[in-house]
Amino acid sequence: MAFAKRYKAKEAEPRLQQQWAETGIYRFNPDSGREVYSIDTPPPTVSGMIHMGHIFSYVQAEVMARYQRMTGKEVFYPFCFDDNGLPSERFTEKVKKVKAQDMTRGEFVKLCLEVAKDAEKQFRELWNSFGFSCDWSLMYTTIDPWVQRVSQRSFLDLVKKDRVYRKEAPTLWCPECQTAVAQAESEDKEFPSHFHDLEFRLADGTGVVPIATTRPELIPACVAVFVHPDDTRWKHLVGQKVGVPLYDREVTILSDEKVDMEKGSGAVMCCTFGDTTDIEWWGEHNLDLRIILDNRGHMNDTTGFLEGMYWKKARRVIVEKLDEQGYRKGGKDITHAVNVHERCGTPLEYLVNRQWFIRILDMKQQLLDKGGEINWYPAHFKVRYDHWVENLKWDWCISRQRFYGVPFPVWFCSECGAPVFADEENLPVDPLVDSPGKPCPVCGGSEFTPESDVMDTWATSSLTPQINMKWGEEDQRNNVFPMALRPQAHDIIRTWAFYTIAKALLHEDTVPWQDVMISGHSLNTDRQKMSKSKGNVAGDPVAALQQFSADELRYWACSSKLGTDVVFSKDVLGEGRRLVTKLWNATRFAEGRLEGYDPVRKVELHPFDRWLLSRLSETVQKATAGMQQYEYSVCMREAETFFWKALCDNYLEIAKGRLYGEDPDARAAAQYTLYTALYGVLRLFAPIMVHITEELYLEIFKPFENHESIHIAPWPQENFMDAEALKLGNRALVVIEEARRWKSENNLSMATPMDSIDAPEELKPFESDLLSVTRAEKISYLEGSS
RNA sequence: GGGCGAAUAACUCAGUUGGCUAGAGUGCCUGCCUUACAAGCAGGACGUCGGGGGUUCAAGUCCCUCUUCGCCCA
Repeated sequence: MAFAKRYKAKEAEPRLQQQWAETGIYRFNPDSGREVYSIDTPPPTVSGMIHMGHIFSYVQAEVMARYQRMTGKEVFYPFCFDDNGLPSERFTEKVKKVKAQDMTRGEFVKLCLEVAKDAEKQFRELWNSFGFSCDWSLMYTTIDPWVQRVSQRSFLDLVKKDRVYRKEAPTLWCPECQTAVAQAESEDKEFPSHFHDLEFRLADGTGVVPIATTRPELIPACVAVFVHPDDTRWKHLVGQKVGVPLYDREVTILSDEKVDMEKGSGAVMCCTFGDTTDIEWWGEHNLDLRIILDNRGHMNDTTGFLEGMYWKKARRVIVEKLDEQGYRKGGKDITHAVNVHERCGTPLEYLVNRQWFIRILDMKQQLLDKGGEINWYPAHFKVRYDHWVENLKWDWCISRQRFYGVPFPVWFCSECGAPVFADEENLPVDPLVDSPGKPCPVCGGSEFTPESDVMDTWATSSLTPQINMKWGEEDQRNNVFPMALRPQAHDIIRTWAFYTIAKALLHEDTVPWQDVMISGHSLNTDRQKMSKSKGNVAGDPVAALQQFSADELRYWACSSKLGTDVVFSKDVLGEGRRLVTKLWNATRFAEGRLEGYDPVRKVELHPFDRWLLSRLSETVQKATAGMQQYEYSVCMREAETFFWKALCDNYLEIAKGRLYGEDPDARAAAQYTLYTALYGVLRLFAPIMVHITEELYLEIFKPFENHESIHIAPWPQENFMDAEALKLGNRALVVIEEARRWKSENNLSMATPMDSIDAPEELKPFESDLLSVTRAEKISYLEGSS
């Protein structure tokens, strides 16, 4: 079969993808008897924001799936979507131009499912066009009924283990989304603000205490004033009463070491609640609770003249009033960091609400131990996990006052208020629709109020290992858990990795996976984190696929060390293109020269053959060691160096004489070597350059190897090593190099004949190949070894 | 303010437990149509390894410090 002059990726890639889908070579077979390598694929959030950063990290994980498959493991590689929770709600609201509040929960959920379905279809097509080898028959979404069942089962299991509690607690709250949010969902954003200098007057009329604050609207929630115990300016006032400006109340001056003496006047008001310090003081000093904000961030009826105002307006109004009555003594403009909701950017408040929590604060040590049992690649990312666990301040709040999510399987007895939990055999349940089907276990009551909160999406996505094993389902998969690998990016170590480790600890008292591989981000050329909103090709995978082939983009994604952020570079993509072309051309050449190749013929290898095969083994050894550490770039670099320099630039030129020559033994030896080296290196490239290697395999190697695809061919072994030939071969290359330099310096073609070349005597066994590659008439041997 | 990481050629990146003259590809320069490939080949030039200090026979590598950038947190 004749090779085309050029490789057409645009034609070949979809054709091969189609072929893989039809032959099902990536299908998981639980009964194969092979060792299972299970991958806890990250379910991407269905929110319309897919960019090259996703491709970047998913390719890196996908490469490992392919490597493991070639080493003979039974690879469990599902694909999945995280399609519920706040991001999906917001996406649906945007796409459908609706507000969830304006319709019933049922109607809204229906819309969400519709939107998700469309987005998932696009996702799936995109994934296929990058040549991903996941098994689509293992697909799940986090809103699938059976996944909801697993999620509710997890909740009930934690109830049984006494790990769940519901209590009123100061909780981070988003007034815009009107829901509690987890610590992990908040981030800091710089805002311009104003530092107001206020004056609190001592109750006995003997003086004033200056207090600086950025949040004067919280004055009605003031429950104490704190000073530092060592602060000589104020410590004599500890225990005295001060009047709360504008409100006819008095609070006590207390001392606490958490006060920052350098900030403002050194005296600070404590309000319920402005920040986490307020919450700590409130608890430690047994202070009053004054709730002044409602769920939408408006002032309530305890605030008098501020009632009904949004906090921003309340701030303006109260400042005016403070000025009027002489309580404000100036201030200054500042910029400070405000805790905002990462999904919408709205400043968060601390509100007191009834929320469901999972108790984890008492398990820090176990969480650290489990983190230590996991292999982190690269290793330094484990520290981020450790520090996150060490600094946990709250139990895990899992309830959200939203619409589209996995419901809590809970009702409350209308008689006695006791929570009534669903029976496991009825899962999944939606308490808004279903009833418990049993009387209240406490009082026997038969009227119930459903729990209308839904679980945060992390409560479900933290169960991906259990979902993959179909935990508690009739068709539970017992050989995929704990999973072999969790691939993910470094920005969600504190969330996804952490929560998943916590759930496996709570449910199974084990690690969820043996290995974690942490990817970096892809960056724009200005080294900014890339996002599709910037609208450049670097951010948009669909646009990128128009310009570059999947293999080229995969090459780029694998071009640097695991865990580092990488610039989307046209140069690197160009290198990928060069490599694809070179692979094509070299194999095209090989096809011609391998005519009549007989794989069972015994051959007498020449020294340069032994050199190349030893170099191949060296390469395989290094590439494999890299892959074992999830360093795909090492594999690629080694393969590339071997292929380009050893095989193409040198061996092919050296062996041409024999490959075109008349001596059948010499030719057969070169054919064997060429075949072995090319097939070997092609397999090293296969996990990364998935299309070109398959195309070439099918053309040249499949007739001899009988594997349906290179992607289920065995990973190459280091099975040939001749240290002497390796050493001498490298010296012989120096001789060739000298000849080439001489020709180059004299502006001569490499085909120019030479009278004679010099070589050390020990290279005599290389004579015929040396003469052939240098076009020399003879070799003058020098005494001794050089 | 704290944690983690990064800073190496014009660009994108390697550089292992400290150990030869610090590497690769791109780009640049000079040649070469050589029976796979000019989308190629051969050869060449290009470095204050972010700055400063220290340890050592020896530092891109280890320690301290400063600067800039990124991510995460307070």
